[in-house]
Amino acid sequence: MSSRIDTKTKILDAAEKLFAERGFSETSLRLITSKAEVNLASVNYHFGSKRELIRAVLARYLDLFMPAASNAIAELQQQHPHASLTDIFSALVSPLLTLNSIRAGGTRTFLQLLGRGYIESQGHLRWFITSHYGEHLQSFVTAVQASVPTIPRADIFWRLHFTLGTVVFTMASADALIDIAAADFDEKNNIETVIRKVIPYIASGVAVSA
Amino acid sequence: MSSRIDTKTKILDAAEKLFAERGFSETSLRLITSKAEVNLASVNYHFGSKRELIRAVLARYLDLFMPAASNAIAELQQQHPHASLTDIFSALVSPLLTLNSIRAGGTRTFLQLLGRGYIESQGHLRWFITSHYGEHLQSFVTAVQASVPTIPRADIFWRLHFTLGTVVFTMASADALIDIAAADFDEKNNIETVIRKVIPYIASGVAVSA
DNA sequence: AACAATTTTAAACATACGTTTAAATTAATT
DNA sequence: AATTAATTTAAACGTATGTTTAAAATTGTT
Repeated sequence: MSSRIDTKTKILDAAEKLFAERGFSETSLRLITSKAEVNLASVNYHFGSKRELIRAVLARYLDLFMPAASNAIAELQQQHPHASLTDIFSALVSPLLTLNSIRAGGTRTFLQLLGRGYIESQGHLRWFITSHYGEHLQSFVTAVQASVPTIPRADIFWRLHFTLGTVVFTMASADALIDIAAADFDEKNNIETVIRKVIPYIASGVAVSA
Repeated sequence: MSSRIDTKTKILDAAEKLFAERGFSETSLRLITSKAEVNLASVNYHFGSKRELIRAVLARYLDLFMPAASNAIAELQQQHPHASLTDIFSALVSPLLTLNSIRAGGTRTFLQLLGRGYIESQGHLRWFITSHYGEHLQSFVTAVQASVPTIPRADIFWRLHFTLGTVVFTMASADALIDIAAADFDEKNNIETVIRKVIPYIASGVAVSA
């Protein structure tokens, strides 16, 4: 029993790292199982197929992040009924950084996986995310709408996807960007400081009246 | 002689469409050559390898777009020395839409290719782009810096990368987003209307003082 | 027209992939 | 301890991939 969990977890741990670094289709099951030090066939035994493994990798993070994010938004709305966009985005920082304490580099891995999930695989992961976590997403969208009531909902839809792109793309290249900023501008950054830089950018973009 | 050009062009035309739609690694040479109605081996004969075909597809657009973009920025600075950020970003719209007159759907194809180029293939294409078109990119950065002189250069560095993420991610998933916006908000969008939506968002984000 | 260079073609090559199988091993149950 | 169920394993399967080959066809040159 515990060995089953061990094998499953070893596969998930190796897979999420490789998927985030290289993408889903560029990562073979043989590479995953060799890094995980398990047998090739155990992926199909435990997960059924590669596609289901991809979903399981994403679900493990989403199951942690989505409820935490929803709770953070709900608490914010209780204590601060007219929260600003910056408040709302900032409320997501703690749930995001919590992922770092679960697994080293968890925040960045999660955001990279999210980005690849939205772009690769012709949208069927997009469907998986929106259909399985639609309520959490909707509560977030509703909070955003309430904080900028004058902005049409279609505009909010577009701008939140712009925001997703900003965050996801930035996190995918965070290491390189942090190095460049250190060399060129003498800045010492980490994932959290980068997230703090993103927030005013996206809050301004979503709220712009034009 | 003309048949060589024909075959090369037929390959490039079929490849760019499929690469933009499905991504590089998800598009096989057999699919490309069957759509192009040429022999499978002609890709390796004319381009050497799949990787070089990918670069050729990107280069064909970048060689058109980058000089046009540089010229547009230079003209803007001549005629309007204190151009706003929105002016600068808007100046890129015409060079982008010109790609549509070269090939049907050229603008969308180019931006999707750019997005996939930055996200897929572990940064090889990122290096190719910045090393081959670095001067054009730098003239753009300089123009942005001149238009928001109070913003520290380090902040501009970060925010332009946020902007790159916004554009690249949005364009990579543009088709899906346009479909959703049509279904949920009864909006009829194309690549130009999406570009027009992005500009205020990124201009506001780059200029924000916080 | 004859020859040479270029291009196209069909076939094969070597490799990598996800998946399946059936036996071996381990764990759980009685 | 014996039996059953769950898991791991090595091997093979079938398919798809990018690439190469060598002959055929086409085009350019003299």
